[in-house]
Amino acid sequence: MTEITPGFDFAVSIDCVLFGFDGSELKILLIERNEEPFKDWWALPGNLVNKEESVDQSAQRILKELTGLSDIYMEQYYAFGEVNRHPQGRVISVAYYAMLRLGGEKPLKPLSSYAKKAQWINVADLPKLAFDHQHILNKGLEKIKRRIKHLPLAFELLPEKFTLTQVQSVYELILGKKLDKRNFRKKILSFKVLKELEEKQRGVSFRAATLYKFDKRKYNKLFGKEISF
Amino acid sequence: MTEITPGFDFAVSIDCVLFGFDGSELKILLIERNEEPFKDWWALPGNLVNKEESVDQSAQRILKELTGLSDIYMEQYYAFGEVNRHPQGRVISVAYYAMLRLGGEKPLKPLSSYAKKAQWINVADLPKLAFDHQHILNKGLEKIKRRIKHLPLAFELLPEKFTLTQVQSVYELILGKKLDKRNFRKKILSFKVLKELEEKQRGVSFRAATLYKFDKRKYNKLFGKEISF
DNA sequence: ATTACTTAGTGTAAAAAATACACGTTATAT
DNA sequence: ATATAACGTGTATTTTTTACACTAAGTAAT
Repeated sequence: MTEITPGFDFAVSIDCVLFGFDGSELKILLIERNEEPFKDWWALPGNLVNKEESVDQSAQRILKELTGLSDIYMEQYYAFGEVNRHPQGRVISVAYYAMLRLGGEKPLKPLSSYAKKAQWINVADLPKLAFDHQHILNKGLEKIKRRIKHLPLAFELLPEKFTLTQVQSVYELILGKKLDKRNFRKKILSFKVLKELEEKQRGVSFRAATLYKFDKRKYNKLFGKEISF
Repeated sequence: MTEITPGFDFAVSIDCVLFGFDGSELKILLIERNEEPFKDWWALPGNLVNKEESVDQSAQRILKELTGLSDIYMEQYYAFGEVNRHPQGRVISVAYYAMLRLGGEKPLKPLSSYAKKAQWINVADLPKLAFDHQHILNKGLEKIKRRIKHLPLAFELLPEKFTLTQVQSVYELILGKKLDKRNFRKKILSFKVLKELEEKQRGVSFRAATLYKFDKRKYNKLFGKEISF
């Protein structure tokens, strides 16, 4: 057994997989890199962890610097540690995901010159990505496919007030299959975590649907009980 | 925005949470440390990743060095990255778990002087652990509680041939609750991934139970279908 | 105002799965 | 022979899942 004494010569990076929903398409937040390596390539928002911050804190900072977004709760899902995943040295990347409602309000403005721009890009229509980011993204998609069956991720993608058809669209997009409308409604209402509002949808051609809100209070009370799609 | 250029000054470590089942108790594999910091403390088998190995490879190597165990498939489940989790510098730890059948065959012999010894210790009766290892272990337990509902982890804990009562014990131990015998059997047999053998249990006082094998072939065919406890 | 269009919203019957529940059987040990 | 302790089994009830199609309501165009 050869004993190589390992030193403190690794870098640790964060990569953020942000899913967004604009009412019809599932999107991912990408940046266009302004630095080598992979200058001018599209990439997940990501950068190196600083020594005086935890990886969770780092994820928040990096997301903000590269996209301008702050206070986004992200969940860690995997650490990528292949030897040659970064051309400039040994970098372990810790990946996070989050779900985000889109709708213009949140500005996308990189604060760091590290990114030329940040942009929501349709998952179904992705460019070639830097590093192993396609792989990181694929693994993120797998994770949320599993987790959306048990966790209320869908409501993080939706605006505060939403219609049941919108909820169904999110599930269909993420799971990649069509669901029966009546059965879907029966099931999602059976969890009793949606509050029906007096209000109706506005600004649509054709019949307006009833709006609902996600009731976090009631959801938290469910804890322990499994919900399942 | 202060730009600190981060250097390659992190270390990355692996910690292994190995669950073992001896027929009645759920155990964890711990080592007694022979090095500072936390010399003489109990700890999860863990050490630093070398620069020329992936984190997955590293997990295999480290497990072998500290416990003598090789060819154990481990699954990564979380990266721990608090700033002060290691007293001697900035160390990010990537945690892995595995499930293991116990039964004396596998020798526990640290090959490295880093560990004085390795030992299976009852989960219900743990000593104080080094670093944040208690936290890492707790998170590992949570993970397997969730995953055993959908993945055939139980059979990794059991000998090749096992009785249905043993399978039930494993589920009860990990889930932390009693299950109904007839319903459990009905359900687990309904997945059709257990092969009933001609053979019966031997060396027990009282009536011997029929032995079963896990049929990996059939299990792999199930893929896509969710199995669920 | 009529019409055409599009999405909203609803119920039921059948099948499948989950649950609750108790006793005769069988191998061993004395 | 008997006592022991775990083995192995079935049914009725409830709950959940699935499959399936039409009317209602609002908008837009003529």
